[in-house]
Amino acid sequence: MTAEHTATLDDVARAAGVSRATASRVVTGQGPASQHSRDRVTAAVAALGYVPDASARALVTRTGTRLAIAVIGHTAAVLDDPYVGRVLTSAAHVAAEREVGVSLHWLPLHDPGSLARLADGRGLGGLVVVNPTRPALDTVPRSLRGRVAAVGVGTRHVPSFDVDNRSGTDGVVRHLVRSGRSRIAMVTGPSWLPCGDRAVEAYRKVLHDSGGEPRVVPGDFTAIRGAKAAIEIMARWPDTDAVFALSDLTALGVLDGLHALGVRVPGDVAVAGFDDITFAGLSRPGLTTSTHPVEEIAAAAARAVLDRRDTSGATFYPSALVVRDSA
Amino acid sequence: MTAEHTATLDDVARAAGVSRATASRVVTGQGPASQHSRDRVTAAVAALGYVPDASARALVTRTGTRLAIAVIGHTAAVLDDPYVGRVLTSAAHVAAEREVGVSLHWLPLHDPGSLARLADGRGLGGLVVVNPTRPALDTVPRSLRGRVAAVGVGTRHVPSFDVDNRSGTDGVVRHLVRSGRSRIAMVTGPSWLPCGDRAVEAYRKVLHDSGGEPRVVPGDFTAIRGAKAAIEIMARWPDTDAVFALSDLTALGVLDGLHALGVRVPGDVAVAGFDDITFAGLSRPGLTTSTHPVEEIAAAAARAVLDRRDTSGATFYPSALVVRDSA
DNA sequence: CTGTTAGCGCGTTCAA
DNA sequence: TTGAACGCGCTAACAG
Repeated sequence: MTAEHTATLDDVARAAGVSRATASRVVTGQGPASQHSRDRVTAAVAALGYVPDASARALVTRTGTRLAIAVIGHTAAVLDDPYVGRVLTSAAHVAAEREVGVSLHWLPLHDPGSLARLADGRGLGGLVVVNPTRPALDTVPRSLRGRVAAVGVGTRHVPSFDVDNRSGTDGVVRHLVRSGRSRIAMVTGPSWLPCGDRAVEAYRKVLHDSGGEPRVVPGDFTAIRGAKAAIEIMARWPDTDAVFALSDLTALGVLDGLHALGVRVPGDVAVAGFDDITFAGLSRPGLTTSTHPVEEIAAAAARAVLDRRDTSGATFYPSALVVRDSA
Repeated sequence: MTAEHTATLDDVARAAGVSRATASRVVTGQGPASQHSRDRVTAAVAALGYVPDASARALVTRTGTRLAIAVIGHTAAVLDDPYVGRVLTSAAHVAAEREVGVSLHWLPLHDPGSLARLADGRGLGGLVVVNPTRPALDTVPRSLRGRVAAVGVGTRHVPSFDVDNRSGTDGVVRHLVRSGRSRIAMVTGPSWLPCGDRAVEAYRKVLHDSGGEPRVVPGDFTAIRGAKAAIEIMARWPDTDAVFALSDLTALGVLDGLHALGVRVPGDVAVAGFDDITFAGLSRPGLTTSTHPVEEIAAAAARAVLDRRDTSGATFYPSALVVRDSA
């Protein structure tokens, strides 16, 4: 009770009347232990408020004390995306509860070795890959199995935590159709990013069902690209009456591009985004978009890795339409 | 050269022909060492690409392997501020180079014990306090001396890394005056935040010099507050022709509030912000603001803590006017 | 100025 | 099922 000095495993063992080895087995959950000692140890842990020392544990298990967040992209600029900021913030929060830290890394898209190098580095407790490609995930070494999660697509060995792009897109595009739009263009994400595929499919399906023609333009999640895409779209299909961008940042760029063209929003063209970033509510007109529990997704991925949960397979999180002024 | 397994201090010592203790002294920079062995060890470090194992070091120095970023504020919502995201991102990057992670913490403004509790926790390699108050900084235990830095005001024991609010404000307000505005209102930061004081002083000085009357309204760095502040300002001083907000988010809120009032920007009222967040260039009209090297500041603070540099005193970073459409 | 010795807190053999 | 002993990589104390 006289906490004073943070309790060590020795203290727990002594209080429980067992050896340190036994206490260790109970605490880690690895190895055998009788029900009796199990009870005594857990009681002692609770009484002393014991928390394993992450450094000591890492030293012996060669397992590291930090959670790496790796973002795949063309340039290091991907790290500046507000989406990454939200993921990082949330993961850092989860990590803090377990006395571990997070670090942030950029993985060049065309450098297949970078993930393996990162994974080989010491001090790595776990790895969360943001916007991965499947080939990239296949390069994570076996030694990291069970300590990797993806925010985006996963593989058989890497559990995935992602937003339900399909139903999210469906909701937005249907909203556009409902409000009388029929010539709807879409600005996608980067072509190499597999998790955008389901969104494009959903978009095509809604358009097909409502008798519209797909008008797809590639994007890269940046605002600059959105402005350019808007100009391309209006040049190629001048009768376009709505633009859906798979990223709010891009949608804001579309707003900019249309404004430069003298096109009124939503009067002439409706614009919708995807993500519901903070600024979506602050633009003029306010951006209609779909909101995602990004923080929740990131937290789940971080927990899966940190707690070594066997969460294989994919977990999808719902995306909900947010109607503002732009569509 | 056969790197294969990451180099250990033993490897370095062997390669340099000295004992491990000597190698340790050179690497850490603590304790005496002859020039000769110093050279040989540094050469060996470079040749082997040696990076100290953070866990092992932390275990013996009882110093932890993570860098905590603590943000002081009224509610946990301060963690969502994009400014915090930028600080965290940059710090995480610096930390990654040293194989340590960062964690993110909210320090309730009116809970004086929270900083001490955080600092007492194990596993803490260093602490960067964002937007601190001096009384709060005085609660960091002595044991952390030399491993704490502030992004904002500092104290005698805590080095400070901050933007030069004074000259930044001076630049923005002078720009407003130059462009013909004279009835300039200011929305400040939270009243408890000392680093805003210099900005208010600078604002008052410019107004005094140019024969204007100060019109100061308290803010809290949020957009919502900005919208309300705009309405308050126009009600109290209807002839106001410019508003300067000490935060871009707030300035964007001001834009919103003025728009709701039917006031044209910059026609009737000019609006300027502070920070130059990503969205400053995406709002309509584009926000005139002052840009800060937030990433650089955060990186310097993180490095000071991680490298145990004796950077006492305050380091100020320049703030530069960015003229867009709103002023 | 240098090398030797002794742990830091923990997981993991190996015998019992 | 348990406990004793060992070592992870490193810094700190002490002798030389």
